[in-house]
Amino acid sequence: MAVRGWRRAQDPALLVLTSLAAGPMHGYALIKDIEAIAGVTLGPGTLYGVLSRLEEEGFVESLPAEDRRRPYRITGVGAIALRERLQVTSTVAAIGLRRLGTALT
Amino acid sequence: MAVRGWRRAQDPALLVLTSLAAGPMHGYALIKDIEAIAGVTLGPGTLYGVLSRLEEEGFVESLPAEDRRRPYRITGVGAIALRERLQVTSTVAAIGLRRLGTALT
DNA sequence: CAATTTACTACGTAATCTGATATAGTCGCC
DNA sequence: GGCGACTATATCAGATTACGTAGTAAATTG
Repeated sequence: MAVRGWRRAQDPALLVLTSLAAGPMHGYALIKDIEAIAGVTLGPGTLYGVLSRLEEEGFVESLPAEDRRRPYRITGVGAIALRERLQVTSTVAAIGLRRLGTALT
Repeated sequence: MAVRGWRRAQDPALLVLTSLAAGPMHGYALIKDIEAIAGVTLGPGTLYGVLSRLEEEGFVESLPAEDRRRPYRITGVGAIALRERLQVTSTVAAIGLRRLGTALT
């Protein structure tokens, strides 16, 4: 499922938000979930960089740390932005696959 | 259709390749096509940067310029990479929209 | 108690994105 | 015939982002 040939993984911010759409999660759980849904493994540098940027933008908020885990939750604004983005993304993917002449896969 | 709240347009390389999946196109036509399918307008800096990187990687090739237009075509390798990426992308989008509790839109 | 897994922080670098700027041809139009 | 708008490409600097590595430390497993 891994994506080869691309120098960089696709848009980690989108993956993180998509992951958080399932419910609050801490960093390590995000990494595992993203591995499962997208087949890419984000390093800690990528992940926590993305998380703090998303927090600045108000798309996610961090919850009080329980133990040594720092869970994050998607905000209302984040959910709206995510939905918009995913709809565009999904449209683009559908157009691209049609253009490539792909039967339903 | 424009995506608000995101600092950057999503993955211009993916948009360019998706666009070229419709057939050879020159830069300006790409900008217009991407506007139509994704609602984002790539500036010339973004576009030509992406094109030269994609050419380096062998995902697109430039065709002999007719008049002052320089058309680009997606290569076989590029098409394979694009399909792989779009499949992952489309899976992620489907999962995300389901998690957000979206009825078919 | 040693090794592994979990969990995060901090830092540096390389790649990428974006806007600004430049050049130039074409088209309509007043 | 000069003007602005649109077509079309190109390049550069600056800021942002992605990603790896190294480090720390607690919990779990054997």
